[in-house]
Amino acid sequence: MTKPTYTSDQERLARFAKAMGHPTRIAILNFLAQRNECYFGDIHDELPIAKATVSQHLTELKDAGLIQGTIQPPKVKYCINRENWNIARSMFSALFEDCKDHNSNTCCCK
Amino acid sequence: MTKPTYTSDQERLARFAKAMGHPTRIAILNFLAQRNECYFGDIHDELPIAKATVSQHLTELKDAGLIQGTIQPPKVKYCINRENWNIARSMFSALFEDCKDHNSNTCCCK
DNA sequence: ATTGTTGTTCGCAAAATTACGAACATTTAT
DNA sequence: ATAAATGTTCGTAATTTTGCGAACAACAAT
Repeated sequence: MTKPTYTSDQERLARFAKAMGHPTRIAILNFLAQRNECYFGDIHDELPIAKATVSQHLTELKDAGLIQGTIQPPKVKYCINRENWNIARSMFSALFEDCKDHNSNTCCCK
Repeated sequence: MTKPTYTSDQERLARFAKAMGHPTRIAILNFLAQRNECYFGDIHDELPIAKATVSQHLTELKDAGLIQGTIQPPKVKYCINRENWNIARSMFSALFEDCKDHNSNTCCCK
């Protein structure tokens, strides 16, 4: 009776989701998804928290691969990481479609 | 200089994402999204963790609104909460499309 | 050199998350 | 009435997350 483990896809999707699992980070993603200009200061101005905390949230999003940052002295420019953004979109989409697809009449808890 | 706060949409999406932010819970959602039969025991068998912990994860997914459970003595049946599932899908989709849409050439960090 | 601007890093505290075994509750079967 | 099967709840421990101010680093301008 060997217990199953998680697939790398499940780990990866969970990683994306976890990074998105905070209002501040959703707000940051919303902001970056809509803007072309995206310096740290602009982001900070949009948020009700200390800059140290903003920096922390940005680091998490960056570590998860959803955004990227480039230094443009004395500022730092952030943006969506397109490549991973698309991967995340596909993965979320696939999960949600998975349920949509199958027959709703036989689904449990009806 | 009044600092903005978060919109209810941002809070809600973050809530969904947070619930999805763990491999175990992604595995549960994968399982439920594909099956018609979905008793607690079936879910537990799919996972490498203690039943108390499985129960805890299920509670989180339920509290976030992504799944629902009904008692069918002596078993408990779980399934995707269709209504919120669709809401979550739209919200994730909207966020991801938001970036996809706008002109990639002017996006920062290119 | 000194000052100003922009962000990151450090150190810390409070709160939340994750995980487990043991105990408990509920219903079914004997 | 007892015992078996199925999950939840409780209590606890270890870890992670969240948030802040202060200190620091890097560069620009005077």
